[in-house]
Amino acid sequence: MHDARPGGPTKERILEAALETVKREGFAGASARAVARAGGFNQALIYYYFGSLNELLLAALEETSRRRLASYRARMDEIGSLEDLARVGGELYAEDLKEGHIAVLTELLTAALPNPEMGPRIVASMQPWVELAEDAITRGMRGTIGEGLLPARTLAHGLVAFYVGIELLYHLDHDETRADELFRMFANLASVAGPLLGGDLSGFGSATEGATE
Amino acid sequence: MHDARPGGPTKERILEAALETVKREGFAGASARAVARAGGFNQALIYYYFGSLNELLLAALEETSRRRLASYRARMDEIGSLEDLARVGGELYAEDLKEGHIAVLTELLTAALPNPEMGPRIVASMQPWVELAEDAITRGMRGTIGEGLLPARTLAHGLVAFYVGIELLYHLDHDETRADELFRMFANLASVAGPLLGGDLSGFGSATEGATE
Amino acid sequence: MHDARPGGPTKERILEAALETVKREGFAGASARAVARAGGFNQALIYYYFGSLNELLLAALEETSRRRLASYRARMDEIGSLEDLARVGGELYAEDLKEGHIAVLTELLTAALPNPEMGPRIVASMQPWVELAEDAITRGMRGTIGEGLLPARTLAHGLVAFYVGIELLYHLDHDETRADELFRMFANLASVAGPLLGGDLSGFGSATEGATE
Amino acid sequence: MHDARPGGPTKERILEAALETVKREGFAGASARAVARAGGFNQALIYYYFGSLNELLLAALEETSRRRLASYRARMDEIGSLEDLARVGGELYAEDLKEGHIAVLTELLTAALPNPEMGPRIVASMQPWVELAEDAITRGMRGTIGEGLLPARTLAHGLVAFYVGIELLYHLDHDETRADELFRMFANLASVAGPLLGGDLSGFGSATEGATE
DNA sequence: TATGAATGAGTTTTCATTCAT
DNA sequence: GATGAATGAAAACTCATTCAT
Repeated sequence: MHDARPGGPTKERILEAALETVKREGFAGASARAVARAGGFNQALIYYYFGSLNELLLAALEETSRRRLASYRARMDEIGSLEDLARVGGELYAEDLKEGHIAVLTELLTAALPNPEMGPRIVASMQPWVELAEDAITRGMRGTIGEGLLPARTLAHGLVAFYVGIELLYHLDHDETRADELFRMFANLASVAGPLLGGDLSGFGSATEGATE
Repeated sequence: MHDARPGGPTKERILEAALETVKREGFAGASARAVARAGGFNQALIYYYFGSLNELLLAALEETSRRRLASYRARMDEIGSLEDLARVGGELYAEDLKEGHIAVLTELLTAALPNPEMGPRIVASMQPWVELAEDAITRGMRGTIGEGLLPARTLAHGLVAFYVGIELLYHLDHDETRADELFRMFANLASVAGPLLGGDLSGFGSATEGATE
Repeated sequence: MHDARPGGPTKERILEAALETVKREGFAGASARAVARAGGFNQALIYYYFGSLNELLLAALEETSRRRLASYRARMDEIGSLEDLARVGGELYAEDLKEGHIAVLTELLTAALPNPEMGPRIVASMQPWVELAEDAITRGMRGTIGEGLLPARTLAHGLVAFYVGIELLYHLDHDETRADELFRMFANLASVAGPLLGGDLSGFGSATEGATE
Repeated sequence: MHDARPGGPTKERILEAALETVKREGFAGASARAVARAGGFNQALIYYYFGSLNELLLAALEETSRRRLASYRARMDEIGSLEDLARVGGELYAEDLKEGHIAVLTELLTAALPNPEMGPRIVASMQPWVELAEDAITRGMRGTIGEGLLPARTLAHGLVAFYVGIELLYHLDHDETRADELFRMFANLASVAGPLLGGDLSGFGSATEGATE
């Protein structure tokens, strides 16, 4: 079987199959055999192209991350207030969920816990997300009293953690209503707090002393 | 091994060994053999007492959960304001981290993702945590404008998710400073927002319409 | 299959099967699968009893070595002259050959060359052979001028090396006649030189100066 | 890789890489991939030029053998006595060792044991060595009583076997001192026995009756 | 000539689990 | 209650080899 099958050059087919398998079976189920079966190719090809299964899985994470980042960045310009932040955040979350991107992320993330060599690699691949979140938060806080007072980078870490956490928890029983509730609550909160925080609250002082040192 | 070793009856020794092993080697490393080695007993005992390895691991999760809940409950009465909530939350997180309870929780949680039968069991074992968080939030919001307006249960879900998320993320590279920063930021935020929110803000309307339906 | 099959307790059956397989297929052919097939047991038993395939193969070497040493020691008393030494040496070699002991030894020996952790272990298992050879040589030289002049330990090393070498070479084409010729030549040489060397040759001086320093 | 790299036409580069790899990694490590990596060419070239990996390895043995034979033959004229024989033998051994020729020989030799089709080929490639040894022995014994009485061909077989044996054994623990000791002992022995054996010992009779029939 | 891609069969090892005692 | 023995299935990975270009 030396001809390219539908789906493009082999390396991409392998990546695709890995993504598929992680989504469907989880990291633990993404054995070389399972990935090869999903993609209809020989196990050994994984090693030919990626050297090891871990390397393939990492590449798959980077690939899915890359794709999603594009969608996210495309919507950054919409964010001009806390309400926008909450709304766009919720919509992107819903989109991620449907397409399984967060599932892959979470799977790889959790798989990396006991694996000392994967950990740093995965953290590195999360970096763009933290930066994006920081950008989004900065935009959302622009003109509010939070601007300059709350450290956007720290909030970004918290936001990413929160995303990962809800994904992890609320997929265990396949009940998305709670994540929904959370995002709607934030939206409502933002619609209330946003205008309020726009006013002059200079008496506040910094809410971050100690957090940024 | 016919005599009871120090540490009590066998079933507890097995539980203890399982906990130890998950903490040290992670879920993936918690094979029947590894647990048996850690506890100095025969592999087959696991099946005699727990039926399967999964069942033992689940029982271990419940056990560690039970123990931690006690510590948490003991500190509920301290919470009377948002500041208290932030402070106590941070302290308990630090404690959990040190003793490895969160590690076990996260390990089991993540391991459950691909395992369709473990998922609901684990979610169920998280229920007491959500309730505790709800209690804590209710206490923390008492007397603020959030009381009655923000749904404590939904916030509790968010809080638990957030806990799990930061544990997951910031242990990957063994860098706890970011979790630290987050908790300190919240503490500062609470010390600023708390008093402010105590005032009369009845014009707000409900921030949760839509979230509770 | 929990009952003991004919052939005794399992550990010995595994050892026996390993020996058999190395003899028949060589070290490279002695895969876990092949050994298990030869013995009619499950591959995993090898790991249950020996931890690793290498460990089993090493144990097999020690076992065959142990057995042969017994036969060799039993014949040491026959050696009282160089003729005896040559004769007994040749006879034992023939016996070894027939029973495949040398084959196993050589196989393991050669397999150890590229394997840095097996090397020293195998060398250690050869030690008794060197000692035995030294004993034999000492006996054979007793009363000749070689006694005290030629270092028995060095000669023993040479003798063992020689044994291994002829085994290695003359089994490649399954032609034993040359080994035969060699042993007969030594026997004849000894029958001629033995009596001669028994006489007074004190004018010789030491043949070993430089070799023993 | 379309251009010829330094080192000549491809076939020789492959041979060189094979030699290198066997020296460094042993026969078991000399996979097609390893050889190709060592030489910086494509695996498939091995099959293009040599048909199979075995065939390449055999060719490599013949090549190294050919090169060494030249060095050996160049020193044959030095041998006029038993002392010369011992001395030159020791020197050439040391040289072989340093350049890794014996390592390759031994590796291939041992690898051939279980391989029924390689065996005879390797034995054949050893033939020139036996002949050379025979020549050396004949020269060394010239004028001694051994001449005509001891079968040079049989001794040559023994000598080659001995060479191989010491290489095999004393490289396992990377201790060359024992091989050294042996060669020095022979040198000393020859310096003593040589002159003695030069005298008239016609009363000896043949030491080889039985060995040559 | 030379290559990148591809494959099927193989490797060692570990797993959860069962069972007779 | 408890144990040592045993097993089938699966894991990750490597191999020699082939083939279209």
